[in-house]
Amino acid sequence: MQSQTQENDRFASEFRAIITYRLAKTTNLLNAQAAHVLRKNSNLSLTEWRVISLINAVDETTASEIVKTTFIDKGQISRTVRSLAKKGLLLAKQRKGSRRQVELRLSTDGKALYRRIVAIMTNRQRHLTREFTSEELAAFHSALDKLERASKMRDFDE
Amino acid sequence: MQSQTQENDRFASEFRAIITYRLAKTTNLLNAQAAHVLRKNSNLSLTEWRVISLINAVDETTASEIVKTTFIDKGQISRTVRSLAKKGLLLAKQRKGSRRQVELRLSTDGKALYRRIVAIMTNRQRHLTREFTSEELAAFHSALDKLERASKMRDFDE
DNA sequence: ACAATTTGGTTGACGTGTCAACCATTCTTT
DNA sequence: AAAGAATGGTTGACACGTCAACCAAATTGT
Repeated sequence: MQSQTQENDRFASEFRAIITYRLAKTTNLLNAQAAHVLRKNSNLSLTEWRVISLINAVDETTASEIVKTTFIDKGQISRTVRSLAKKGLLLAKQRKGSRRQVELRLSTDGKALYRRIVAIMTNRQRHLTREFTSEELAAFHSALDKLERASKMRDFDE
Repeated sequence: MQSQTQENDRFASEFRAIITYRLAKTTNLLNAQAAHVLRKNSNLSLTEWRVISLINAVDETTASEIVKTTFIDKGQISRTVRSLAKKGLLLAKQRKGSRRQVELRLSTDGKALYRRIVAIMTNRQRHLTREFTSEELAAFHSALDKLERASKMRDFDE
């Protein structure tokens, strides 16, 4: 137990420097933490939770709008929406004036669940950023912006 | 086309602030980029590539050592090692004095592939960090350190 | 008004990630 | 020396992510 916390020095120096490794690893750790918290407090997967909070934020939206903001695969969104609907957490109904777009809203249960979980997740968010000054946080976001922009390039073999 | 680059403002303000969303999204974009580059230039998956460069870095290692440094699942490492061996890119042989541990090394082909791909990946790395000053880079790494440490906590429901 | 294109969403196939069970071997304890 | 625990690695089942094909509806171009 606790072997997770100690790094292996033979590798560490080589790979700490490579930004994408570091990022991937940190993200994995954070996602695992979030998944664990969700499993313990609900029956939601991480994607389901993200979709729920996304819907909550704008009150009403569509699948394609979620796809555009999160970059989660549209197939995955489609299935997630269905599973949330089956769990009774969201309501999907035809947008009036359209026979394609489907308006997504949280149900009463969905809202209640959201409120319960968001309290926990806000604690977590606070814990995660506890050691950050606001300048550090801003710098971190700006670094992510730069990386996102740089992630659009596809060819490095010239 | 190009719809990827424009964010949806309805959501953006809400979610840019949540550090784990941002991180997950950036990581996904970067992983997709890496996978694309690898597909174009080799027949390696991202995990295979990571294992190859890990082995290259230390010359000789074992599966469990890789697990400890990367936090990739040990089952996945086991399968990745086998697939790399089948492709003739690495050599696995019993470590002498042990009937369990298996020494992993790159084969001649593996080393050649590594050299070819690492050149491309180094270009990429350079491109990704082009807009970073060395202070920004250091700050970014330190932020990831903080987040990793904070990711160990499991309970926020008190 | 029609064809061509785009958009919103679903589905199936398939690859990768994750979890837990498991076996054999090695180390620790007594 | 034996029992118990820890380690190294494999496997199977299953959840999740990703890609591409597809359909129907809506929009655009002529």
